[in-house]
Amino acid sequence: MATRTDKTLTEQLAINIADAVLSGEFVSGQRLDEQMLAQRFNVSRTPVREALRHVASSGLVEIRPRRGAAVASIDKNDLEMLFVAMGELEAACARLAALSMTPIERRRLNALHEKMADYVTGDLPEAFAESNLDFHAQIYAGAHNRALAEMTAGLRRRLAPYRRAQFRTPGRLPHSHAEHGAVVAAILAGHAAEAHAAMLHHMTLVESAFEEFSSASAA
Amino acid sequence: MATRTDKTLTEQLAINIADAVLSGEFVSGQRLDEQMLAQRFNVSRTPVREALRHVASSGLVEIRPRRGAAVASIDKNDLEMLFVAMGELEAACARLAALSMTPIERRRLNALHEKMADYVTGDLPEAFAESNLDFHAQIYAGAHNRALAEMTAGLRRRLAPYRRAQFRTPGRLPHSHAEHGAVVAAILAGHAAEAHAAMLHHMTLVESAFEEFSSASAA
DNA sequence: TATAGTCAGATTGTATACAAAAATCGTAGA
DNA sequence: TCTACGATTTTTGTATACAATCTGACTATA
Repeated sequence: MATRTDKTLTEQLAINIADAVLSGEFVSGQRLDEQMLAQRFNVSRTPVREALRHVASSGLVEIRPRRGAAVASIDKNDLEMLFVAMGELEAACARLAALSMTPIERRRLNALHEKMADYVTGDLPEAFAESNLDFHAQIYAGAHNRALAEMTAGLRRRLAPYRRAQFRTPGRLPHSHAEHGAVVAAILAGHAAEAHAAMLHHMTLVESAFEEFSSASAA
Repeated sequence: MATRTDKTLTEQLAINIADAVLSGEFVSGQRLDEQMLAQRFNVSRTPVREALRHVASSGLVEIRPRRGAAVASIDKNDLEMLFVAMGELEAACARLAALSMTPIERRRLNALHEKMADYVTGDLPEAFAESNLDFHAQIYAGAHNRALAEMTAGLRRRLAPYRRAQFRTPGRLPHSHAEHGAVVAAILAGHAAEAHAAMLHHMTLVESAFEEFSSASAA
């Protein structure tokens, strides 16, 4: 979804609504009244409706005909399903990246990976988390497949709220970095199957790390 | 996309427009004037706009702000990209199917595969093509991951027009069936990595079969 | 008391009207 | 003849009005 400079209210609204959902301001299951949203953003119902449908296409909200929109209520099964799907997509990106990355892209990925080693030794989870986004984004881009990259990035954005505390788990930082190392090594060597397996392994561990954590937050 | 019985004009329109694009009635690059569509379907512009945005979310049409909608023009690079992405998604589904299919699902898949053998010996490409849809659909379902299954099925639908003549290529039928056999064997045995590799192999061959064919149809 | 039916209020779906931007066409000038 | 500018026309974006459906409460009846 090439988010260019759209000045249209619909696009702005879609972003605002998605943000409100992702930030937790609109909680899971909450009904999204069109009039309420229109009033809140000082626009008419028309762009609100279009924005809601746009956000719905990413799965963040659900629209039932003649019954209105609501923030998609994700139960534990759905969440696990999405994590699994994301693991597969990330692994596919890593596989393609191993096949398609240019030498420059490979070098940049390796450089980022080495920089992140410092964040591990310095125990800087925030910096690591930020660079982690870059790390995965570089792999999406390196797959040289816009369709796949967009799907993967979209899923990651959608799951972001459930991963906030990911690197807070004690000892997770060095583990993550080691798993990244395996992915990087396979990609640099151009070993597609290994890159796939390594990324899948990494994402599976991320998922289980989440699950240990998720007894706190209900859906 | 749970297509329930929506009587809303928007939903009907979205289906009609998508069909018109997929059937080739609306050709690649053609502008889709809102008024024109509204007149054609005897509705107002409002449901047309919503339907267009819905169809756009599947990639069939492109909407540029303040410049209207047009049938997505897919060049050769885009098409190859989509085929690659679909291969990866199919492979992911096969991988998960190997891990998650129930005994009943495995038996049904095997039964279908054996039935398709008859279509090969009988040289019935139409019957094979029809069952081929089932074959892949069963694998999507067997992955037990709705998110992934929907993405894959969506991509397949979108690429369907470019695969029409797939099984017309002489000698393609037995090849396809043999590749299917490798996939089925891996899934039945629960060998995830093999299922992944076999499906990837299959889809890559499908893609190249298409490429041999595609010198005729321009984008 | 529980249940079914009906009616009022609220909310979504669709149509139309108006505003703003873009595309088109013609004309003037070099 | 070609280019550049400007007005007209067309098309999209947004607001509002109206129609259809759903929700929920109240009442009547078993």
